[in-house]
Amino acid sequence: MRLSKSFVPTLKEVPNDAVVTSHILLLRAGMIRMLSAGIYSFLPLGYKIVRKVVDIIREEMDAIGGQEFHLPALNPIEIWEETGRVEAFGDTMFHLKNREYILAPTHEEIITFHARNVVKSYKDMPQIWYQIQTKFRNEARPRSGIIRGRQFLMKDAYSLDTSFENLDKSYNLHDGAYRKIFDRCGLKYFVVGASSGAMGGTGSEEFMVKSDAGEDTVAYCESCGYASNVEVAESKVDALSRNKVSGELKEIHTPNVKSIDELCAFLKINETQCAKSRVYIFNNKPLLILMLGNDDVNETKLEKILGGTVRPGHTDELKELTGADAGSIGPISFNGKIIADLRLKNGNNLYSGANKNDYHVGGIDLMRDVPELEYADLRTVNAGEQCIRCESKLDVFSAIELGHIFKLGTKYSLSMGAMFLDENGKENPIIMGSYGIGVERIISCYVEQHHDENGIIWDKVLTPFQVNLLALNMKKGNVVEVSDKIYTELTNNGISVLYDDRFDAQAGFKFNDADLLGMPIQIIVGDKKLKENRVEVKVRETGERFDIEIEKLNEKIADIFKRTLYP
RNA sequence: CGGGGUGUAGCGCAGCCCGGUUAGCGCGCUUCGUUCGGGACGAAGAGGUCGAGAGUUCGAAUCUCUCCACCCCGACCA
Repeated sequence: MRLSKSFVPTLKEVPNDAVVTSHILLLRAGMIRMLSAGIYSFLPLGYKIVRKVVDIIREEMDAIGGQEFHLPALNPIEIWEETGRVEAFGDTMFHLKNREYILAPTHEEIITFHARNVVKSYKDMPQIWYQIQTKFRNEARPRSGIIRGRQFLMKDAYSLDTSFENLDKSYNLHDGAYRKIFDRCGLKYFVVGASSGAMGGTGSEEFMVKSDAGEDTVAYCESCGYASNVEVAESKVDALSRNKVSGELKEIHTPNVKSIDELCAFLKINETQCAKSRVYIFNNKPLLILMLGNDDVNETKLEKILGGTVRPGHTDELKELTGADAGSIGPISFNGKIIADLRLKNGNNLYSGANKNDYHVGGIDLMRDVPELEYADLRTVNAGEQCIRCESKLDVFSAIELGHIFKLGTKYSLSMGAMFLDENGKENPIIMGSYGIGVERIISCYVEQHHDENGIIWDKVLTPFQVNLLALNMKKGNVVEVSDKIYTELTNNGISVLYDDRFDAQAGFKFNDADLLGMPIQIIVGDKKLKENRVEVKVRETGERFDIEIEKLNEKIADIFKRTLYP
C-alpha cells in the first residue's frame, strides 16, 4: 500500500482525552478514532489488525470443532424476558425506543433459542457454536479507549452437552484454544479463578493481562502460580483466638471516633480487637456485616452466599436503621440479620460501635452477645498475605480481562426449555457453557505490552504490514526507482508492504512515523547508501540496523522473519 | 449515579479572575522558493456560531442560570 494514497492520519501530539498508553498510541498511529464516548471507528490500518486477530481466533475455534454463526445483534425483548435478564442487565442493556427490541449485550438467549428448536437428542451433541460479532452494552462509564466500550467486538462461543462430564470436556477444549489464541497474538497473560457473576453457572476462569489500565484486581502467587480474581480470592490469615475470660459489656464515650484506626488510637488497642460493621440492604431488609479490624467486605463473596444482590445502605438510611451514623454502628441491639467474617469466629472481648453516635461498646463476646450469628468467608484479600495454597506472599495488582470462560450448566436451558432425550428416552436439560473474548482488548493489551517511547512494536503476526518501506527523498530519481522496484518485488513475493512514498515528507518525518506505526521491519532507501548499492534494514523491536546490498535484500528479510520476534 | 475537571481553528494551548478595537500562539493545512538520513527555513495565505441556549449589560470568549459533550476518581459492570 502506498502511504501517499492511504488514509493514515498520524498525530504528533497526544490528544487531550487519551490517558492510557494503548489508547494514545492507537490514536496517534491513525488506527482508531473516537465517535462518541466508548464508541470507536477503526481506520484502515487499525482494521487490518482487527482482521488478523479475528483470523487467529477463527482458526483456533474451528480447530476445536467450533462452527461459526452470525447471530442478529437486534433482538426481540421477549426472548430476554424468558430468562429474567432484562432486569438482570438493567440499564446496561440498550433498548430501542420505537420497537420492543434490545441491542444484544451477549447471546446466551439466542443460542438457547436455536438449540431448543433443533437439538432434541443426545445424538445431536456435543456442539460448539460461536460467532465474532458486535456487542452493545450501555456502560455507565466507558474508559481507556477501546478497552471498555459501549460497542465492541466479541468472539462468543457456546457449548451444548449432554452431561456435566461432557461440559468439562468442552470447557477444557476452550481453555486450550484460548491459550493458543493469546499465545499466537504474542500476549503475556495468566488464568485466574473468577466469579460467574450475572452469567450464572458453576465455574469460571478469566484470562488476564497485568496492566495498570485494568479494571479487575487479581491476587497472584509467584511461587505456586495461584491466581484469582480478588472477587473470589482467598488467603491464609489468622483467625481470632478466643480469650479464656469474657469481659463485661461496657459502653465507652468515643467522641469523633469513626474509623477503626481512630478507635485503636483512642483506646490504645489493636485492630484485631475490633469488629467493623457495614450495613447492606438485601431484599429490602437491613443486613449487618461484621469484619475483623480493617478487613474489607468482599461484596461478590457476600452475594454468592446470599444468592442475590446487595447494596450498601445509604447514609441517611443508616441513622434510621441503627440510630447511629457510619462509624458508630455495631452488632449489639442491631435489629436485623448479622453475618460475621470467619476471622471473627467465636471472638470475645471485642470493640464495636454502640449504635449511638460517639459511643462504642467493649467486651463483646460474639457467642454470648450476638445469638444465632452466622459466619462466612467475606474478606477481600490484601497484598502481602499468605497464599492459600503454599503460604508464600501474595501479590495483588490490576489486570485487564481478555477472555472469560463459564460453565453455565442448566441456567438457560431450564429457563428457556431447551431439553433433549437421553439414551433412555428421558428428557434432560442441555448442559451449556459460554466463552468470550474481547477482540479490541487483545489489540489494546498487545500495545500495552509491546511499545516503546517512539511507538508501537508489532510482531509479524498482528502487524498490519510486514514491511515498512521508506523512500527517504522522493525527489531523487534513483531513490524512487529503487524503492518502486523493491515495493513491486516484495509485494509479488507475498510480503505486505506499507510504502512511504510521500513526496513532501522529510526523512525525519518518515522515520518517526515508521517507528510510531511499528511494522516489524523497516527498509530505508536513501541516496547516500544507494551510491554503494545498499539499502538499510532496521528491525523495529531491537533497533538493529543492517546495510544490505539490494540483491541480498530478500534473503535478509526472510532471515529476520525466520527469527521469532516474540518467542 | 456521586465527586472533580475540561470545552476557544484539524491537533495542542493562551486569553476568562478584573467585560471594551478586527479573539491570539505553536503544530498541521494551501501557494512560492530554498532545504532533503531523525518531525527543516523564509515569504505570502486559508481556516473560528469561543460546546448550546437563555439572561445581565451600551457592550459577553470573559459575569449569571440551564442544558450538552468529553476526561479522571468512585459506584456499577459478564
